[in-house]
Amino acid sequence: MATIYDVARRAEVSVATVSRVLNGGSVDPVLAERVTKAVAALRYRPNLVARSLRTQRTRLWAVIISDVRNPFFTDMVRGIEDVASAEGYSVVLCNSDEDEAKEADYVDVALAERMAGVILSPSSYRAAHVNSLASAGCPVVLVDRELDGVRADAVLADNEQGAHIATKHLVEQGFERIACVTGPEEYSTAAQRLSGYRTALTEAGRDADETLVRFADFREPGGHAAMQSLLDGPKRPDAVFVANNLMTIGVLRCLTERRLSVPGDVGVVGFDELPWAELVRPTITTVGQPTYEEGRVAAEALVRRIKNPNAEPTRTVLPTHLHVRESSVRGR
Amino acid sequence: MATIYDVARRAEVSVATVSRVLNGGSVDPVLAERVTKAVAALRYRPNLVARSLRTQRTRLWAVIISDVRNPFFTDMVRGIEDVASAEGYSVVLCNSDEDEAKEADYVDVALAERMAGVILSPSSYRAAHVNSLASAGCPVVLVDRELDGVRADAVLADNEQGAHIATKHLVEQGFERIACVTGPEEYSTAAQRLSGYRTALTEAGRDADETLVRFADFREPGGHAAMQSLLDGPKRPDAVFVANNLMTIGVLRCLTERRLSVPGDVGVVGFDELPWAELVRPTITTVGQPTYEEGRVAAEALVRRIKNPNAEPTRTVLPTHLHVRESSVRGR
DNA sequence: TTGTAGGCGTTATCAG
DNA sequence: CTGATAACGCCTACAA
Repeated sequence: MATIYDVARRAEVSVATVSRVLNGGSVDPVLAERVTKAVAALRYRPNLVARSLRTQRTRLWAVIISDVRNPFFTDMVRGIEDVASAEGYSVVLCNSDEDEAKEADYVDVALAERMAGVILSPSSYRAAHVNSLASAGCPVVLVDRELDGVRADAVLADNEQGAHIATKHLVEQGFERIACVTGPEEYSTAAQRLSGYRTALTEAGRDADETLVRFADFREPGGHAAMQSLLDGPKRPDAVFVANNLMTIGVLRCLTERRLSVPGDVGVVGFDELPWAELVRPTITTVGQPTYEEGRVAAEALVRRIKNPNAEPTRTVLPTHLHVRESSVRGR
Repeated sequence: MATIYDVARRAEVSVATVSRVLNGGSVDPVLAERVTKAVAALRYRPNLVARSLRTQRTRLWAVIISDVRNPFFTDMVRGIEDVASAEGYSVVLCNSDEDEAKEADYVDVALAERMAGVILSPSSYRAAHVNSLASAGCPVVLVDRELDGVRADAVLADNEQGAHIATKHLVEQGFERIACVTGPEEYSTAAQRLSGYRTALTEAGRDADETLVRFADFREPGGHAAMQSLLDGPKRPDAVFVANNLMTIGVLRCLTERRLSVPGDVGVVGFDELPWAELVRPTITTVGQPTYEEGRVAAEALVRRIKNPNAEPTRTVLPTHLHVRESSVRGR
């Protein structure tokens, strides 16, 4: 592969001049022309590795998400990519697969490769990885989930409000025993969504009944198991609020297996949109969050953080919306 | 951030010794111990940028896929990641979004960052990008789609056979006017699947009727439009073979809108599994390909290619399987 | 086994 | 405006 020296030789100028035409310094048009020709002729591409070493910075962002197969995250990535490319960064997508060890590996790579910044949806409720990024001076933005005791920018959906409107809607539809399947207690999203559910029940003058709450893992099999446990429990629910999309799928699969009708036997409201929702029968009522927007806002926060490492961390909360569909509407 | 010199100073050894304990040269246990301690104390991480510049190679693979939101590709990525991490590589996932320009950008980044290799599912039927990788000496493996006139390793599903069994199945179910919605004519997958469809019809003693064939774009809206066009065409199909998962969704949406029943009015077989297939009613008959396996095999091919750049290119074809479900079965 | 020093390809400083 | 040259952090002959 051609180096800057090859170009310089061919254009009969110094490497400094080549570098200037490449990076926009002021140079005589005649020489510039010669350089441009030589670059084309040699198919020269600046070695970004060398450039990064010299300039002590890269144009790469690591986006570490907890599940590439969850459309929620991939939609978000689109928002990130659009901002990144507008700002001249390339996005490196890393899939931690809800696995703390994989997340740690990717954080290490981001640090070792001296990436310009990291957008992280934590697969761990512990602050260790974020702290190692922060202490190395690597700009980080948290997205989707926030972590206790971490001073970092965060972009989140209004989980509490979303869960609140979802549960209130089920109350208004006349459901009596409304259950909740949420995620691991330690995750902010799980806790906030549970909290919104409880508040809505309290406001409706009902006692929150802990036998109707299950903590699962935000994944499909977990949702399935939680629903089974609810159906086999002491108090059989007639409706359920499920705190994310994948678990909603598991819940629906369980109900199908048991030949329970939705919403006749059990009403369902899920958090997050379902992919290809229009093909699922019955259609599912969901709390939608602005996923693309979350990605965009997170990326913009990262841009600001890179420009100004010492600014006060920001916390952006985006609104959610209830999409009422068939799965939660009685008597039609 | 600490450098190797800081570690050397603290451990009271030379940088060469530090480098040796880091990379496994032979060094006195006492010194090694001191180095290890210093590394920990300083939270030293080797600068991969510097290392790459010096060694002229990186431990990064670029995986450029044409659609992050298509579960087919994300499943494949899992297979790639597993092999990569076992071999000590990190995977950089790049989403070209079926956009030739984005693909070109990512190819440029991979080249400029001097990545160790690229796995590419082309978003272009032209060989330009693969050729620029090849001529720069960057190992490439094609996956899912192959390109005319390109000498590179390729890992593919047996598209022709898959389309053949799908169409034969529809014939056997007694469908009379079997249509085909395939992808852009220039893509090998689209052409091969169309070919399998035609062969099956010929074998059944039927004339291939070109008014029953549509070339769409492998995306959902394209499938929807193609189905509309078929329904409004001169010869209304009573069954359709759809050449990928996203277009199948579009086809189903169209049929739902027109209030046509599946399989009563129109039988459907799709290529690729549908995500969360069990929630879709009716359940959809599909030709499944071993997606995880495809990723694994492609990654192994890349490993071999890196070790032996001059070997003869390989072409691996993996079998497909027909999963018969409700959408194609008449009279039950 | 250990240390010294050169160079990977760039950019940036400093004279000219 | 241009060119020579010194870093950036690391690895690896080569010499000790």
